Amino acid sequence: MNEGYERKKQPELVRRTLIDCAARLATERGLQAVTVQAVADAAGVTKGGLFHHFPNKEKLIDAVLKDQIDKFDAAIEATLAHDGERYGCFTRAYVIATFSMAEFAPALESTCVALLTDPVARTHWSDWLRARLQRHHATDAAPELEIVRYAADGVWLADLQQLPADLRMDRDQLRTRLIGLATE
Amino acid sequence: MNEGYERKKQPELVRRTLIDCAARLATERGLQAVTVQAVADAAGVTKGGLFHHFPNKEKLIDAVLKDQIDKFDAAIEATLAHDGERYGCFTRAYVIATFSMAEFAPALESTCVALLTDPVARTHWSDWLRARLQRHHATDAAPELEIVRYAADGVWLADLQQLPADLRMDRDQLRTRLIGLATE
DNA sequence: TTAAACATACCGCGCGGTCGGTTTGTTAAC
DNA sequence: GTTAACAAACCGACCGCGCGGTATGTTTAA
Repeated sequence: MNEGYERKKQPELVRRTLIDCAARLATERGLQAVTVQAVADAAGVTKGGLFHHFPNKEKLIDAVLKDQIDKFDAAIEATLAHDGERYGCFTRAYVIATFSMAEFAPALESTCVALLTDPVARTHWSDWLRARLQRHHATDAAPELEIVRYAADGVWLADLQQLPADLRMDRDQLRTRLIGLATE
Repeated sequence: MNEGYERKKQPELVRRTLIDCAARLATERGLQAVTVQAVADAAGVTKGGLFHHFPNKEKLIDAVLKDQIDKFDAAIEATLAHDGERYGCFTRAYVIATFSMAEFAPALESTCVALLTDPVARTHWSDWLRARLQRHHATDAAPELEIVRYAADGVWLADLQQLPADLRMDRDQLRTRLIGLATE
């Protein structure tokens, strides 16, 4: 009847659950713990069920990585939309996105790095990185801004080490300083 | 005759070769390519021979990681020894070590991150990171210096992505700027 | 009735690891 | 100097397990 066919049950929801569970596993127990069986178990599905949604494991990993990238991109765009100033707007958005990702999705944060060891995933990752750098160059070309972006990446890297807070700079102060370095 | 017994052949050399080959494999083909068989083949030894030097794979990975950490520490100490100024000396050494590692051992550089996904290796890594941070706090406590260190980490992360140079800042200029930020 | 959305059972392969044997080098008795 | 004795260094064949993936059966919604 309807041209756009309606799905029965909720396959999209199961798909989402599988992606989230895979990301969670990669973060909490390392990439080696991300087996098809483990992901299926965590999602409350059998292995056969998982392979109904993803043709193979590689496609699942791809989906996880794409999901992470999309979230980060969305965070950047959301900030960019509310930034009136031109100079350093992308860098500021990048810094803010990095910090907000750490706050609102700490468990998912390190998934990307965990996936970096996978050659296939690494290709996709590089493609996205390249696109991001090109965009960064188009708007924020100043060397000072590039350094700020490097610092944000460093913070991101430090976050997923889960180091004790007393050994690190105050978080709000750190963010404020970085944003300040990307302003004016 | 001699109290300290002399070794026959050169087992230490084989051990070194195994570690280097494992690091090379992890860098060039990802951690998943670091199988006992592959490492043994690359080192010109059989699998049985490898297990004569390392009780299990975990100990081999541990040795690789320790080797990388030692190299980086040595680079830091070497620079520290020739730095007369007090303020920011550790940060400057950290920056220089990061850049020199990328230049002189580019193939080995990303090994550590590849190993970060391994839970066991990650523990050792965290221990070293903690010690490094404590030392950093003891000498270079200023927030400006901590940000420079974050930036160096970001550069390190960007290096192992092997992004095209035209999308990145000039390397010498970048290093000079970072060192400048850690001076005075 | 039909097809999507699963479950169940199974397979082949490659991995880490083991074990018995062989070579190589050192020591010491004679 | 010769040689027996011993241990380190290493090889090669093998094993069990867990993985990704498949083939087929079963349920559920339209």
